[in-house]
Amino acid sequence: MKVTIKEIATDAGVSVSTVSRVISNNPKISESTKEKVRESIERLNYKPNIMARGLVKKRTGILGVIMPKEAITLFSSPFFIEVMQGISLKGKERDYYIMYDFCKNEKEEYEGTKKLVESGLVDGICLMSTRKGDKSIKYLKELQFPFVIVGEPEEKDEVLWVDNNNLKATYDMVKKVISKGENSAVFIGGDKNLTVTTNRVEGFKKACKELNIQSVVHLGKDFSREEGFRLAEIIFAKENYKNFIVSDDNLLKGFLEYVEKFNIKNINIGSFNRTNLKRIWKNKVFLLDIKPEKLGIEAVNLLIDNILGDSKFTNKVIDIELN
Amino acid sequence: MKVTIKEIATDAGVSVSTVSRVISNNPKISESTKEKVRESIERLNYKPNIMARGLVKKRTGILGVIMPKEAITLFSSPFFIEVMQGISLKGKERDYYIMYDFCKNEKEEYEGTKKLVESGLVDGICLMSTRKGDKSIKYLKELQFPFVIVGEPEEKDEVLWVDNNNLKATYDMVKKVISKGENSAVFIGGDKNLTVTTNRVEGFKKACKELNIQSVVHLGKDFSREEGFRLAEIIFAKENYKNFIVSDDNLLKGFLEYVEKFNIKNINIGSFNRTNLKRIWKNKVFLLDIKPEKLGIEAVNLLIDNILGDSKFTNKVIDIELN
DNA sequence: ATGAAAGCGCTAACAG
DNA sequence: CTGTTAGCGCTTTCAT
Repeated sequence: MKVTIKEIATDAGVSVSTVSRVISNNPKISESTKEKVRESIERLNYKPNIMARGLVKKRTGILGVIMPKEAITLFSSPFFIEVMQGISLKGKERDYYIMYDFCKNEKEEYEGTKKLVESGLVDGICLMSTRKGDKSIKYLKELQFPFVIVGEPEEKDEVLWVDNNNLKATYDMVKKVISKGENSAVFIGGDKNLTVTTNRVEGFKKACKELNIQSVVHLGKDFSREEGFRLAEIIFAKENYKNFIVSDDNLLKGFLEYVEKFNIKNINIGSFNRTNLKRIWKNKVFLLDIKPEKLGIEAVNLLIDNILGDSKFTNKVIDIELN
Repeated sequence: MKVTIKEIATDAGVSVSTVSRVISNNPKISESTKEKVRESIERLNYKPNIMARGLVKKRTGILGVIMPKEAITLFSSPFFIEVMQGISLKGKERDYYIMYDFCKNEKEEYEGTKKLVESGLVDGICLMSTRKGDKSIKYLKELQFPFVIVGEPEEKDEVLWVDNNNLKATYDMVKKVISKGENSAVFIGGDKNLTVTTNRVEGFKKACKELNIQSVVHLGKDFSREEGFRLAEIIFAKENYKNFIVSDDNLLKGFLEYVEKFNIKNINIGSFNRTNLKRIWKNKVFLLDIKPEKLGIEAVNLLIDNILGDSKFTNKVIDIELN
């Protein structure tokens, strides 16, 4: 059977509370007993029972992550996988376990959130999506239960959230990629209902305005390769534009497919990117890594700080650096 | 504060043990009291504390999933995301929570496994990878701790595992796609060290032999689009082959890229596939959906059955149906 | 059919 | 500095 704190106490010749104190590294315990106890712990391979600890501390050391199904299919999934990796990495580092709940729809998200909270299983929740009038957010807010959102929420007060500075990044990218003296630039984006799209378009327009060039925006219905190709068809049917900002990986791939197919030359492209297109396209496209893993890392940091009471509502807008 | 079993007891005018019995639907409790207690539970929105329950029952209702980082990058990630969705789906259905541990390397996998087991946090473990001389498997076996592997393990005795019947599926595919009278067929696959590759090659060769055609095998170093394209270059440089079996999504994409670029006509292609290529290619390629979600579902079923003691070591080889 | 009480493994006062 | 004790919320004998 599994070794318990009691056996360690007996083995080390001390009381259970002393063992407990050694585990939490209580400074009041003498180095000599600490030594003794640690030796026993090591030798008997003792691991504290999380359940028992959680029961008394009212803290489990577990974080819950709500994954919306749409989010998985909406973007190309590497984004979410990478955010998850960031979450996992930082979770481990700060000694938290991560529990994921994949949800099929908004209702499941809400119910999953409630269930996780009410079962007392998690200390905090990470929401991977935001919606208009999000019920989960409302619920968590009312309960004052610690949570963080990956992405920019509609209502920003009293919520913890992490997102890239999409507006600034797009703005900077335009300035970098598109030289003065051009007369127009085209933005190719995905779903118009997403904050990420809105923000990038805004940054795009702002920069175009300052450069005094015409801004053309084309938004597809999703972020797929097919949409990228389709939008390219539409765009080039109109005019031989020369400057492009592409909002996502797969859109770019589709766009480039068109460009290559019809052998279009002398164009400038800036794109938000994660996958390794560099090898083939490095000389033609300015690629900006949006580092989804960092989003996960920061989300977890914010959340744990909040749980531990170390922080108030300091959100994190991550500046993507142009390289 | 959260409502406890005690408050339900008081509210319903019974003892805590009665409430507990109602929750576990103990047949000895009269319908009338059950009714009464359930009403209280409902009204006060009572949810049992998982930690407290876990402590006494020595069972947490949590499953741990070990995700190898390589696995995430090796294949195109949709595969794993979909397996995860299957795991989540079935987990929910059978009332289990899922805890994921993303690992950077074999060492982390082993340590993650140990930690999960030793903390008493999970009732069972799902391994998403197998390696030669896998330490995690050895550890879990020795402890007789319930676990399941997604994929075909090296050592098959006393382990629970789930995998597609890759040999049979490839065999069937050859028979379906390649008509008699041809003189050769090419298999395009990824990493040769993976069981999935070995099995598919075997099925391929077997079918070719029966059809009395020459079998040509080309394996890339990974399953990427780039490799698909590169292999196509190599293959077509040799000879104008006409029959192809492609082992994965991205390989196929790269292969088709080449085929389209050089306008190659009149070839037969069969491929294992998940993404929606159908729209563009449905008339040219025979696509076989390998349904990763099902793998996840079956893995969880096997694992939970094992935890509950309902099963011995009945592995599950899933037949992919040709449609 | 139901209640009383013990106890799962741990932490946190309280005492000394 | 360390031990004693109560109790976290629940399930499970053991009574009745």
